[in-house]
Order: sequence, then C-alpha cells, then structure tokens
Amino acid sequence: MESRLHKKAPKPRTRIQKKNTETILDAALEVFAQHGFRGATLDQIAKAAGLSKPNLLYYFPSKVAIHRALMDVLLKTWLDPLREMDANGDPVEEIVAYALRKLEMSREMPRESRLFANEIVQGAPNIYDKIEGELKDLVDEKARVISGWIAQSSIADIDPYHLIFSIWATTQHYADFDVQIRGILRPEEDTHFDTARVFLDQLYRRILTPLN
Amino acid sequence: MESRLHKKAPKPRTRIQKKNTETILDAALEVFAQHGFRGATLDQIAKAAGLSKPNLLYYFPSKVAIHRALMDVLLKTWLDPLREMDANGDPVEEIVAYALRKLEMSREMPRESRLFANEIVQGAPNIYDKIEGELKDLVDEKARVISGWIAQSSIADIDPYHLIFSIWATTQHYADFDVQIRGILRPEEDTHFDTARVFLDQLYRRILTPLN
DNA sequence: CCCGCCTTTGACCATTTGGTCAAGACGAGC
DNA sequence: GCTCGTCTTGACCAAATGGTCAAAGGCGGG
Repeated sequence: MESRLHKKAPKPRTRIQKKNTETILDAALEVFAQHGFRGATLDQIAKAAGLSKPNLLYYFPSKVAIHRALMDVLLKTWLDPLREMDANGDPVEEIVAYALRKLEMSREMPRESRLFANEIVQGAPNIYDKIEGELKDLVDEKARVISGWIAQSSIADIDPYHLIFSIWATTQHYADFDVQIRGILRPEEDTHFDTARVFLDQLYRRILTPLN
Repeated sequence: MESRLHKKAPKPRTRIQKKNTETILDAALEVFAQHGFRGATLDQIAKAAGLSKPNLLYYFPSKVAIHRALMDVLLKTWLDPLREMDANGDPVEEIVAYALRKLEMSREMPRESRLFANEIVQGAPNIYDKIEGELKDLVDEKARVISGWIAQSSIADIDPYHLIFSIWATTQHYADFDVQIRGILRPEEDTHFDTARVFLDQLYRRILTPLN
C-alpha cells in the first residue's frame, strides 16, 4: 500500500481536489506550451484555469512544482509510442507504424509536443536527468532491436539512432512548427496532416525497404 | 543615397556604434536563444554584452526592438541555403546539397536555429507576417521547381512541400534538440554531426532517386 | 443546526523587470 | 587644452510577478 518510496505522491483525495488539480494542469499545459516556463505567469495559468492565484498555490506549492508535475506525466505519454514498437513484429511495418503513431500524437496533442519542445530547446533544465536516464535507456534498447533487424537484412542498413531522431524530427515538426506550416500551406481544416501521413509513410517505407 | 523608404534604417554611423550594436546583438542572440523572448531579461543581455542596461537602451529603444533587429537579420541568413537551390542543377544533387547545407548551419549556427525555434514554437508572434510573406513565396517558388523535376521524372514522385518540411525538421533538429541528442549519444566532440551527414545523405538520396 | 475541516480569495509583500533621466566621462576637431 | 557632441551609467520609477496570510465561505457528518 505505502508506495511512499517514490518521490512523487500525487494523491488527490477528494473528488474536488482531483478535479482542480486536473484543471490546473490542463491550464498550465496550455500556458507553458505557448510561452515556455519563464515566459508563463501564474496569473495567466490561474485565469486559464478559472481559479484565483492563491488557489493555484493551495494545490501546488510553487510554479516550478506545477511545471514538474506536468513534465512527469508528459514524459511517460511521450515515450509510449516508442515502447509499443515490437521486436517480434514485421520490421518495416513496426517502424512505419511508430512514425505514424508519432504523427498522430502531433495532431492530437500539439500542446504536449510544444511543451516538450520548449523545454528541450531551452536546454532541458528540468528534465535532463530523465533524458540521460529512462529516455536514453529506452532509445538504446530500441536501437538494439533495429540493429538486429538490420543484421538479419530485414531492413536497409541505416544508423538506428539517426533513424529514430529523424522520426522524432519529422513528426513533431508538424506540432512544434505548426504556425509556420499553416502559414505556408494555408490548409483547410487539418488536411495537411493527411498529406503528411502519406508522405512519411512513403518516406520511411522507401528508406527501410532493403535494396537487395 | 536616401534609402529612407525602408522602414528599417540600421545605420551605425561611428565605428563605436557599429561595434556596440554588434556586441549587443550577439549577446541578445545568446540569451534569446536560450530563454525565449519573454524569458530573457535586459539585465542578462547587458551582462552578456558587458554593457550597462541603460547603455543597451541607448542603442536600441526597447527589448522588442533588439529582438526584431535580430529576427530581421536572421530570416535572411536562414533562407539563403534554400535560395541557392538551383533549378538548372542536377535535381537529386541539388536537394541533397540543400539538406547538407542546412545541417551544416545547425552545426555552425545553433543559436540562430534555436532563436528561430523559440519564436515559431511560441506562435511566431513577431514574424508571422514574414512567414506568410517572403518565406511562403520562396517555398512556393522552390516547390514549383521540385514539381518540375518530378514532372520530368528526374526525381521520385513526392510532395515537394513535405519534402522541404522534412529537410527543415531533420536538420534543425540537431541544433534545436541538441541537449537531447547529446544526452542519448554522448558524442565525443561533434562526431554525431558526421554520422548525421552520412545518414541524411543516404536518406534523401534514396527517397529522391526515381524507381523506374 | 452546528462543528470542524476543506476550499477560496482579497489584500499584501519583496523582488524582478522594462524603461527613464540627469549628470558625468570621453574623444575628435579646433 | 577647450568645446561640443557622443557615449556611459548610477539612481530611480512603475508595473508585473511569485508567493504569503489571515479571514471568510462552503460542506458533510453528528
């Protein structure tokens, strides 16, 4: 029962606590994603959450605490698509599916993507330990899987790490640089995500399929 | 002589003015790139420039003026590699060379890349007009060139816009997400840029080369 | 209906921040 | 070495910002 061994004990007891912490985190996501940590203010978050500033600080001890809570939840969500990549599946399909899953995340969760982008661009001051830790571990593991596929000639011979980086880059780009893309394509609705899906499917299929 | 028609008249008259405005812009680049516009402070910039805060404001009327001056210079530099893409050159080589040129920029000018990234991620509040303007125009023009190459079967049939986006994404990623990449690869020196060059060369060559 | 606890907030505080100002330092031409 | 315009800065200001606190509001169990 006592899982107090973990540093984080986010235990919303009452339902009102649960509701409010969620409201706050959602508002914080919105604001942090748009302005970055230093650029965001408690007043903005409070207003977005529909609560008073002292009330925010009743649920979270400080601004950084809100940000940290957000990043903790985020990193897990963020890595899930990569975790799902199955060493026993069809190699090309697994990697392509991973890329398309990430693209889908850019469409569905652009705020989370931008929050992450802000944090990394500014030097990852709050999550560098996690990058060196669980992120690196997961990537190393999956890079090994990909290397295995290459060794058995199931996919073309390419650097697994740079492959993963390119998937991150090309998919997250559609969330992080959204304004730029919309400024250039001027898409009706989100049609550019459909054309992006076709493009990325084609791209990764072509580089991965072995030449023979 | 009187080029007063242009809104911007950055005319450093004396050499000391020229030197100081340059010093300030360099310091501002450093600070804005790391903290974003709102996260950066005049004191930080002043300290980085080795000048007093009032002295900054002697050369630039305000914080936003510094940022604007920086973005003005930057956008031109940023688009140069794409401008150089020659409609009369060898299609595959032209595009691959463009990608590698952009990668080189990520290596040589990471601060500029991150400044740009910060601005776009946060919704491009200060340069949206330029995105819709000269950036879109240039991209449209080059997309037409690429479409021409596709029509004459010089390269494979892929969406020109998404191709350009993917080049931006995969190359700028090495500057913008630098900490993440270093956290994962732990490269000695900048060796990962060399492996990235090989990877991207291979990648774009393979998707562009027509199947036949 | 009342008690005690969870929740909410107006008023307040210290610090930071963008920006001003007036006075002083400096430097090039005479 | 004097003068005038350029350059530099310490002191200052008003607004914004992260955070505190005491008091009040609300709500469930007896």
